[in-house]
Amino acid sequence: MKPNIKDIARLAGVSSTTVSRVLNNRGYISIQTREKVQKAIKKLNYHPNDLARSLYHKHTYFIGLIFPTTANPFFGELVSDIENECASQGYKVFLCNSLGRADKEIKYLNMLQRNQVDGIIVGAHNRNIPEYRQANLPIVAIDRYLSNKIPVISSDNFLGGKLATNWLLEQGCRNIIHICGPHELETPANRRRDGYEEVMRSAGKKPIIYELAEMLPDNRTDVVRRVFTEQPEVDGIFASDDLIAATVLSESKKYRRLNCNHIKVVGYDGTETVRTCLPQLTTIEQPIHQIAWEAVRILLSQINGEFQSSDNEILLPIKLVVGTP
Amino acid sequence: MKPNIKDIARLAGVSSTTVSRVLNNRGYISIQTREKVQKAIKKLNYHPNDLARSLYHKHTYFIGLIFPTTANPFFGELVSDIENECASQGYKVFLCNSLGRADKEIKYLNMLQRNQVDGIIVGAHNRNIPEYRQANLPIVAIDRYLSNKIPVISSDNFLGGKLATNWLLEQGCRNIIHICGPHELETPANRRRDGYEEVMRSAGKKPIIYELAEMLPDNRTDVVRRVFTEQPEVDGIFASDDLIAATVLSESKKYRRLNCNHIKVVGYDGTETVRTCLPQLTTIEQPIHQIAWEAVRILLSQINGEFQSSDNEILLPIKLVVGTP
DNA sequence: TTACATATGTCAATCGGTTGTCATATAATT
DNA sequence: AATTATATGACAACCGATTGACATATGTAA
Repeated sequence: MKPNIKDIARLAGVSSTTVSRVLNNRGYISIQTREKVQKAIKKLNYHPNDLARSLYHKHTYFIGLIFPTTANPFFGELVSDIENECASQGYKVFLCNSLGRADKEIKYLNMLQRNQVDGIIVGAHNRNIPEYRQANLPIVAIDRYLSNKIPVISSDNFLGGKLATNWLLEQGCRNIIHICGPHELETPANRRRDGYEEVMRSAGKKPIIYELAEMLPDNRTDVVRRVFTEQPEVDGIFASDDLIAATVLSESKKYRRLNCNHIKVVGYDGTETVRTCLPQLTTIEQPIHQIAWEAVRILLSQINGEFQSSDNEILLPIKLVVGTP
Repeated sequence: MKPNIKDIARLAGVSSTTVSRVLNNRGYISIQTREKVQKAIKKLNYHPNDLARSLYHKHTYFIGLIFPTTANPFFGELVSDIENECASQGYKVFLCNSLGRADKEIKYLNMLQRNQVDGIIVGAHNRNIPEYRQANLPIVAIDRYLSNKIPVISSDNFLGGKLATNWLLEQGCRNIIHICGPHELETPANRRRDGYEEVMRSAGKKPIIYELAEMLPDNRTDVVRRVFTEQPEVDGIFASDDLIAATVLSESKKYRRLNCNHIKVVGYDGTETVRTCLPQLTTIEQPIHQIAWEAVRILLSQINGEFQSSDNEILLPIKLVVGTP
């Protein structure tokens, strides 16, 4: 059986109050007693039960992370950065992969509340989920509006869309198409599309948009192929994430064999992984470290009751990274 | 303040024992009472405190995941799959990114024990850490020997190394070099290198191995460049993971401008992400879903006291995936 | 009428710590 | 000698639930 504080007290020949005092550095403790206790702790390989502690203190140092999936390199990097930042501040994270399913998301939210998390960081992409508003809990959203009380961290999606489209124009593209992920209401990421539309209209061109039904690999290929067959004149594509852009590149290679068109592509996210695999891809780089850092900072400020309403909406800068030739 | 079971009892006009009976479906409860209680739960947005429950039952349904980082697509996909499988069995996961640092790993192990996890899945890559043996806890390791009592899940690294090297030989490569990650003791992943060495020796060739000092992007580029300058005759590279392989590809593109060598490359892992970005890369595909599934299955069998010693070492099949032309 | 199933309540112990209050004892200071 | 700082223990309440034992109602079936 796992030892408890009484076992330690017995072995060290002291009271459990004294053990608690050693563990928490409170009150007077002689060096001899401290050492006796620490020796007993080592000997029995004792680990104080943090659940009991948390129960008493009503503070768990748990944080819930709800994201679509760490299998996507953008979320994989973001979650890794968030977890690091949390760990360095003494918080532990529950990972929840919602897989784009609203029902999973609601179940996770419920689970996190039952487990008394101190706060939640949400980057999942589902339709409006009212449960977030009722959850009377510190929450931070990444690239998503949950309610007007829940702070949002975004990077400058609108500017990103504009920069991407402008770059394609500068490269001499005449027929630029935008391919984006499944459309959701009130997602700041939709502003990428707005940026694209604005630049297109300013240039006197008609925006053409293709939308994925779901965020699946097969789906990406299907849509990209449809673009190539339905839009034979296309010479520029702005993809709303790098994996779609990668699919465009590989499909266009096959296509190019039949057709000598050159197609310029711009992606979105600029993760380390995709930059390593496809350095030739031009992309809009999101400041992942900064997003993670701000999300944790704002969540902890809520948890510690120091939230500034100026932090209710954070817009971080993006950067166009031109691919290596 | 958050409501507790007594608040629900008071509002529903019943005793807290009755509320507990409703929550746990025990004993006799009339439909009317059940409805009164459920209405009170909804009204107060009550979430039973699972920490208190866990404390009493000595069972948390928590599982700790210790991995290098979800920023690496292999671990990102693996962690996502593991989390999914856990969630579908009612378990919640703590995510721990050790970042290849043994000190972090030990701290995480400690933290997980203090938080009474029911078990741990370790995929981190550090030197021998004796703390795992003392931790009197169900543990499963992925591609790593922790102790003879801790079951290991691996894919067939030795065969992978052989298949990769053989393929390069079949492609007509004469000077095949192996680049691998930082070398650790007793890691089954080192068998990839053994497979390479065996095939090379059988072919009467001398194995040449370059090793990364650390798993960092800059490091990869440095080593790859060193290979190109120090081994001008190289025409085949077996990289021990896809990101190294990707770096070889992109560096060789630059190199090819100065030198008309063609270099064939084989990577390792075959993640969805890298397959999407670099479908032309030949690679050894690890069965990520299966690894995740087996890891969870074996961990839960330990937790439920149904562990079969035949599961002490699981070897899963790998597959050579030839890149698209 | 007796027996049993159904329905609910009271009460206390338990899980593993934390913390405040009091008591007590030794040692160091004034 | 009186005061104060140091060191430890005993005890109980508390955090929020679970559970078993026991009491006490009904309602229903034998």
